[in-house]
Formats: sequence, structure tokens, C-alpha cells
Amino acid sequence: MHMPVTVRFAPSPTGRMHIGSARTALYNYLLAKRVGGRFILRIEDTDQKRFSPEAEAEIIEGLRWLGLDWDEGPDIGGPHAPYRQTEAREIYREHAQRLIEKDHAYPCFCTAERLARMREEHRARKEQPLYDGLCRRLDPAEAAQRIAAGERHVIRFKTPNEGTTTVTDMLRGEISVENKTLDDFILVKSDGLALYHLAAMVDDRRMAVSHVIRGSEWLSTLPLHALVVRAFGWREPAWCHLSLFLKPSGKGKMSKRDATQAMTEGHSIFIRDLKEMGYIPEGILNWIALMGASFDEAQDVFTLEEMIQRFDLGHLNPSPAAINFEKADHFNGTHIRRLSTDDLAARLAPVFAKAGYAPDGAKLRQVAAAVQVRIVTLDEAVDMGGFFFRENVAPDPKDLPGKGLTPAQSADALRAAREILAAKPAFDPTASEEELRALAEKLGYKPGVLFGIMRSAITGQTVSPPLFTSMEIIGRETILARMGAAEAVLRKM
RNA sequence: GCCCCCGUUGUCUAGCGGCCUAGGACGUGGCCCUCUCAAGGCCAAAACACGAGUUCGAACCUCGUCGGGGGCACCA
Repeated sequence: MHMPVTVRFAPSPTGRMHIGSARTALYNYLLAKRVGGRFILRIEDTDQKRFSPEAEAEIIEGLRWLGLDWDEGPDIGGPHAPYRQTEAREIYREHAQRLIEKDHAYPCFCTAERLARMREEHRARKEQPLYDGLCRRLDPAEAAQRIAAGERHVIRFKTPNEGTTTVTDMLRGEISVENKTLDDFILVKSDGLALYHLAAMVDDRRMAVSHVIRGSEWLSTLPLHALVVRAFGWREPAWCHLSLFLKPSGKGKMSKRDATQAMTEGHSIFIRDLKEMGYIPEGILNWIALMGASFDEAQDVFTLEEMIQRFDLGHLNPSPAAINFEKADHFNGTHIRRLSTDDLAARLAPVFAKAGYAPDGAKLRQVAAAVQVRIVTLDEAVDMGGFFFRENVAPDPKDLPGKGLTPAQSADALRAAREILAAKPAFDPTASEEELRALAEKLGYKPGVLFGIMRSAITGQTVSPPLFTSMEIIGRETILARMGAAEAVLRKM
């Protein structure tokens, strides 16, 4: 008998969408697709203080760009609305009330000041900073009276004082903690809004979530969450805590400063940045999927579809993984090479446009084919092939003379080459290659030397796609003009 | 300080008691190809944290040590 699988990606809109959350979303998505289950997007915005209005948009934009489509969510609705926790306040309140009635929770009137003082004392005595249970011992009648009088209060969970709580994590097996080390954590804040510990559990229940796949920063609160679920008498979801992403050095998780540092080195952990840097979804997906998991013993390049076919929770790795930006480049380049020419051209169009060029269709296709194996990110196509779309090139004069040749010798060679090309009634550079090689031999130069001069003259670069391919894209008149111009420069040197 | 988790080359990983003289990938070095740059092909260096135990046999099981990480909020 199979329970229907439902998973959810539940980010909080407090910051930018980064590769860590993208990977969590990906694994959730993969499991859902693998078994034909549902994938829900839920926004956990109970933290009003840290709420950022742009964050939700960036999350949605990031997921869409990556192609991780959801079946239910705040933007598209679904049978379990609301999908934003601030829109479900009453639901959480009712549930908190039920917990109080079942003697699993209690109102607490302690002030923030008292709590802070208490914590300080605990730390001073090197004890665990747990709530001391003052209000837990309050007479319920008195508590009810104070609430009726409008006194500010929070609702705390009544954690068992004795025994141990054991929870099963799919990747780690059983995890046990002694209940006396667990805090009477707050379920509902004094402003009436639930905290994650309550809201997420209630929502997972409401939405019939079968597998909770989330970051392992939640591992330490897992027993608490299991206790809440059990207090309600609900069936527990399968818990699966993903490994953490560590900074490239492997020492600690990425901090804000590390993220900034990465930017100065030309990297980023943020999805939107990666997109703007010219990474493609296929590359990013492949990259993050393999940090903390393996999909196949003998293969490591996968499309989303292939990942779905091979996804297996059992192949997730519980140990933390250091981020490796070189691999992002590797996977991105690999996936760019796998694109069809038309597809690459379509993706390159906005990149060239952004750089100020007006790429037309047919030529863009040719350029795409020419740069395809030479670029790691889409943006690199501009450096490698921008000259295809420029009216004029301005080669650095010092790059013009052939290796080991004087400017005069180079000018002569260039003129001779130009004459060969100009003499052809039908312009076909590739067909002229043999003749040009013969020319080089006649002059006593290596072909590469002659081609080097031509490359500088025609492309304005010392590095470019293959000369003859490039010439075909550029066209006769432009080539002859550029060669002539370069010769003139050489004559004056 | 307390609680929890993790530990195979520099990095991501395969390995689930004999298939391991530990496999793949990134990166690194070399060679080949070559008009530049790439891509591609071939080769190389590089790891089971340590110590006990269990067993005929341990990277795989157990315990300890050490190392790393996460959490300890009216944040998520």
C-alpha cells in the first residue's frame, strides 16, 4: 500500500534565493516527480520583523527560472490555501488552543526582560538556557483570568520533563534526545502570530505533507517538532534533513561576508546573480544536485528529466558539503555544449542585446555554433564573439605583427593573403585554406604565423573562434576591408 | 558551556563484511590533436582521521579519541 507523496518547499521571504534553498527545492521536486506526487510552494512569512517584500518575488522567479514548477502555491492557489502563513493566523490560534486544552501547552506571561535576565544567569552558571517553567506551574484558572484581563502572553509548548524522545531521520536513522534538555519553546507570540514550530507542523498536516525534506539546520529542533505532531495525535511525516552547504574552504556555512567575498571573485551563491552572470538552469541544477548526493555510479551529467528518473532519497549524503565554484563552471559549460544550436542562439540573443549588439537570427545561429565549445557562461560569448556584430575592429597594433616577423614582413604577408582571397570570384574562405597554407610555406612561415596575423586583422582579437569559420560569418567585403586597414597600420610601424 | 549531527584524495562522491593493489567527476600536472582559445582523447599524482574491539576477514559493524559542522530567540 502506498501513501500518496506530497512534499513542500517552504522558504521564508527574509532574504535572497540562494543555492542552498534551490537545492532543497530541487530534491523536493525530484521526489514528487519521481513518484507522481505533489509539490507545494508555501511561504513562511510569520517573521514580520525580517520580512522582505522583494524576497517572495525573487524566490518565485528563481524557481521558475530553474524550471521547478509547483502544483500548489500562493501564486496559483490550490485546495489547501492559504499558502502564506500570515494568512492562516486563526488556524494556528485554534490549534494552539487545542494544545492547551489537551494540556500540551500553556500561556506564559513572562516579560522579555525577565527571560533575558534568566538566560544570562543560566549562561553565567554554564547551564543550558531553558525556560524555567514559572508560568507552567500557574493555576489554569488564574491564567484564564489574566488572559481575560487582556494581559500580554505567549503560548508555550509543555515539553515532557522526563524520558527521551526518539525521532527517525531518513538519512541518519534514529535520533534520541533527553526531554529534560528540551525547552518549553514558544508556539504563539504575544502578537498572536504562530512561530515556525507550530505553523509549519500545522501546515504540513493541513497540506497532507508526507515527506518533510529540509535543511539540517532543523535537526536540533526535530524532536520538538515531532513532539508537537504527536501531541496533536497526528501521523508523523517522514523526516529527511539535507546536508549543509559549507563555504569553499569547508570551514563553516556561508555567511553574508562570504557571499560578498565570492562576488568579488566572480562567483555567487544567489540564483538571480547566477542567471545574470550567464549560467543556465541546466548547469546550476546539475551542479547543486551533486553537492550532497549521487545519482549514478558512472555518470555525473544529468538533465532535470534524468535526475527525476534516478532520484533516490537513499543516495543523499548527510555530511556537509563544501561549495565548489569550479564545478559550476564545468557543469555549465558541459550543458551549454549539449544545447542545440537554435537553443543556444535563442539564449544568446538577450545576452548580446544587453551588451549593446543587435544580433540577427541567421548570423546569431552561426555565431552560436562558433562559440559553443568555447564558452563556460552565456556572457562569455560577448567577449569571444562580440566582434561578429561590430562594424569595425581595432586590433591592438602590438598584436598585428606575426610571431618572429617584422611589421613590414607581416604587412607583405597580409597583402598576399588578401590578394588570394580577393581574387576569388566566389568567396569561400574554407576553400582557400589550402592556398593560404601554401602561401605561408612559400614565404617560409608556419601556417599559424600567417593565420595569427589574419586573426588579429580580421577579428581584432588574439583569441577567437576558428579563423575560417569566423571569416565565413563575417563576409567578403568586411574581411578585405579589415585586412587592408591592418596592413596600413603595419606599414606605418 | 550544553544538545545534536557528520568524518573516503584539495573538493563532490561510489562503496552498505570478502568484487578494493578503494571506482568516477571537478581541479592540478603531462602527452596527443591543433590556425589562437576551447572542446575532445590518453596518462599521472592524490583518500578510507586515529586507536581499540567484533570477525577467518573491516573503508564498511561496535566503542573511545580527535577533528569538523549545526543548534541553543516572542528568527526561520
